Amino acid sequence: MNNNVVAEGLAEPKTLVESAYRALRRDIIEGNLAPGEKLRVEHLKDNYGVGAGTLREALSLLISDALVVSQGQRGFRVAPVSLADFEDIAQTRVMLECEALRQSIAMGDDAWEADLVAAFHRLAKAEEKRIGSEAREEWEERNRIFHEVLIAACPSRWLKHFLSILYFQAERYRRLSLYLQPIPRDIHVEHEALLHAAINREADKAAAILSEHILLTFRSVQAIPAEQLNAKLRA
Amino acid sequence: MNNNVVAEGLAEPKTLVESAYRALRRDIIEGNLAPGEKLRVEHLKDNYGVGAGTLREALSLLISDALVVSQGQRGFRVAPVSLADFEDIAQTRVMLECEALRQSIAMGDDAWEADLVAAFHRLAKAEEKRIGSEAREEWEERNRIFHEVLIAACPSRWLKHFLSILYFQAERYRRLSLYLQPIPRDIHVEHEALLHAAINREADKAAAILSEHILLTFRSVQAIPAEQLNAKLRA
DNA sequence: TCAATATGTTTTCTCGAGATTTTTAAATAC
DNA sequence: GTATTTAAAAATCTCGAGAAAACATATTGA
Repeated sequence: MNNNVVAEGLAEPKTLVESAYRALRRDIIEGNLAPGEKLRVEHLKDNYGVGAGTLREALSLLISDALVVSQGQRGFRVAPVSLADFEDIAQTRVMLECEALRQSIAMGDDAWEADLVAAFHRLAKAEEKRIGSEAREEWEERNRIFHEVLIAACPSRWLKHFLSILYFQAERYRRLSLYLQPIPRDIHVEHEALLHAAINREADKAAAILSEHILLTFRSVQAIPAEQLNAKLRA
Repeated sequence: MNNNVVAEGLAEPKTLVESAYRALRRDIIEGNLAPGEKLRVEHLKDNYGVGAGTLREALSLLISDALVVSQGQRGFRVAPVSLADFEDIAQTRVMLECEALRQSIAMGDDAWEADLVAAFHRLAKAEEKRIGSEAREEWEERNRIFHEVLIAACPSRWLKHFLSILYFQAERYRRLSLYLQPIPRDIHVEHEALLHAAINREADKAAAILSEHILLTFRSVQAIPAEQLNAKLRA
């Protein structure tokens, strides 16, 4: 159970393995390395500026996150994607994240509320200037942290661990289909409603909003015509 | 999302990395490598008969299962244990495994029922001759498979993936406290009740039994006097 | 034309040695 | 006697080359 992801964002990587791990993870989530693509060690080690053994180790770590799959004696591949898989991710996330949110609302203290308001504010600021890839990265980061702080007061380390895996998985799908969203939605309003329900300790309401919030993301991808989606997935 | 564990039991490892991975996992779960113990690559590579890089890779894979933790530039350690952690594992497992069981009961077909009866029968056979470490290993294997088959008809791959991680974690705690069980229980009866409730499609009843089944294991460990437990954990 | 075999190429897997960093221990200063 | 500094020792991290396996291509036979 490795990463407090909030902290990870700040701490610099101390080994080449970790640098390569992060760079690879970023490239997979952003889609620069396409789903199902073969990851040839001899080729990649030059791109990432590390030795073969180091790169293999980074790839092994990515198996934890289910972003890379390996098959004995046949090397590594980027984890494949499918609509069925994304549906599974969304449903499992709804189940775990709603439960974690309920616990967090039940246990959260004043400091938690303050963190939550702060995280929401930073997210809202990033939402204003949503143009350019740099601003986009900033929004992604702050969105992740907002969701993380929401459940931060949940005492179960395992729930939070599994949720951090699922979050990155979902982010990958979301990015793959980003500029194709056919379902109009105001994410800012959704986040705001979530914030207020949480602060007011309305657990049922908060869970319902969060559930819809997650499922809407899946339906957005589901609504994309198959051909368009496949083209994007292969790019 | 790597392992169909049922299949893994049969398939031979095709690489040295995988051999070392399995040997290490076994030694950690069985307690031959104590919780918190430092895992020195230079020392272990001889024990497991592989090179340093190969062993590092195997250790990286074990991070997926949260059986090993690493800290940049400070090497690998066996994941530490605590009563609080085991409680978290048990509670999270109850939540996920009951849901998976409900789905499995709702979706399971005749073939699933047949697999379940067969798995129970093999487990019962192993329960009879429960003396000797070899028979014990057999029972452990068949117990794991019984639990796996119970939820096999659940369609969520992610739920099953997380549960397989939690199962190994729980097994480790269970073994650490094996010969100290102060709470008397008839595990055979518990399994039998679980089997019948599942076959009869009584989801609520099955979930209740499973929940008790898992929590009893935690309470067994919890009831062990602290000094005795600590001595065992350090061994 | 198709299947099966044989050959050559690519890629993965594996190892041991060298460069950094951490840890341990001793020595010095206060 | 305690704390800081210095030096030696140990361990981690990293790399590139060699062995084994998988893959692609060409050849042979029906």
